Amino acid sequence: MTETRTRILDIAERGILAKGFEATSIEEITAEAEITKGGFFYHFHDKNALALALLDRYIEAEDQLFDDIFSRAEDLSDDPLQAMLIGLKLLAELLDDIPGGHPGCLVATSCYQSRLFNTQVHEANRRALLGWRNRFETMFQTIAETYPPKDKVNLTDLADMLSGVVEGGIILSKAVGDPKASARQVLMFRSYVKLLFQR
Amino acid sequence: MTETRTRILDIAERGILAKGFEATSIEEITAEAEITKGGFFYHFHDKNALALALLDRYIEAEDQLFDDIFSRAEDLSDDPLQAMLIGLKLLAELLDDIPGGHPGCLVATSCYQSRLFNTQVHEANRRALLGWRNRFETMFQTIAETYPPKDKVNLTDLADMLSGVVEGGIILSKAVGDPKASARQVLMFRSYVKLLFQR
DNA sequence: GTTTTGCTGTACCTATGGTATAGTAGATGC
DNA sequence: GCATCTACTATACCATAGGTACAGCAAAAC
Repeated sequence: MTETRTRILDIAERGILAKGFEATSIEEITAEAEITKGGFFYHFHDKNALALALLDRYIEAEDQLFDDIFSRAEDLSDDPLQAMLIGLKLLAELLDDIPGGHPGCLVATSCYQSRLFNTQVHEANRRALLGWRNRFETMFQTIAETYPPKDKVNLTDLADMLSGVVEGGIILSKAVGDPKASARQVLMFRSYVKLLFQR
Repeated sequence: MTETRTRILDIAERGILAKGFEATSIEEITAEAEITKGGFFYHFHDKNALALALLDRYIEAEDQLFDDIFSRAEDLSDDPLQAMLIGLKLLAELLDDIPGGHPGCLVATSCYQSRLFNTQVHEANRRALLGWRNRFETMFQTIAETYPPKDKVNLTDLADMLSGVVEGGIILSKAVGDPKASARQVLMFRSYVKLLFQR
């Protein structure tokens, strides 16, 4: 990982989150990074490789964030349901605090430009969502052992719903121009979890 | 509305839903429509105008669909909560029946390629989501009059959640490769509505 | 019978992704 | 102290895509 490579990734990420993948040209990136085209293609053999590197970095950061939030939540309460509710609140606060709203999820972006990306990018994307599914499903299973759910629901779908609500919230906030919408949607999900498990 | 114009829209829609906006070239469209480039630009002054026409058409169809589903639901039950629950089930069934899953939502696509589209496209997008918010919020207000909600929630956010869950579900289904995910997410939302309002 | 509509056909400009290749300053290895 | 490797620069070039410009033409509308 050289300094130049990291700089390219940073500039590309900013551009892509603001304008989309296609709208962010390589020449634009090289200009801002003050390197030549040759320099860019030295680090990334094509634009797909850039997307892949960016996605990997993004997923890692997001995983770290979930680790931090939910380990903190488990510190604050021994009860699995309470820990989940605290974690969701922390997540909502975090989304709320990002100035200008959540920058948008690279995972979703890559979904919506499907044929543009190669199989590797889609695979990375898939792994990320399955990882999150797994993480939350385990937590909900633990909760369900102590708190029998009030409605017959599939816990995998419930786990997926959190990812979905965040993604959907981002789309909402972008479309309606309300940066805080994403955080409020997470709180709606929290309300559902509360009603579903709380006695 | 000429026959050629409609044919362009149909071909473009199919391409965009399958591959994304940028990945669908004008030349590809004109080739399939068996017209020349001049013919294309006679109908749409640029690619943005194509996006706008497509979005308008899409929103109108989606509105019609919601009208059909929920008026049918209201036929089946006089109770506002029951009608909502029936409507959500019908919506889920509809999403489930689309062969190969939901084709993806043009509204979301246009969100994620933001700077690429002009203000008109974003405005159309915004109006659509606000229209759906309004529609569902009114329904939830009527429900709340008879069934006091079990948790203190903002009904606007609840209305937005349905749009969000559909959008998020589409992303999920595309990313994980599970066409039915979108329908199951709508059923999760239905479960929330049930727990929130049912006595 | 003239005008408008809905195109065709040709030619051309620009931006962008991508390829190729020669060269080079500085760090690293032996 | 020489060679090799790393991390680039510089130049030149190709194909594709969006877009412009404009002349022409057949059929429908007035």
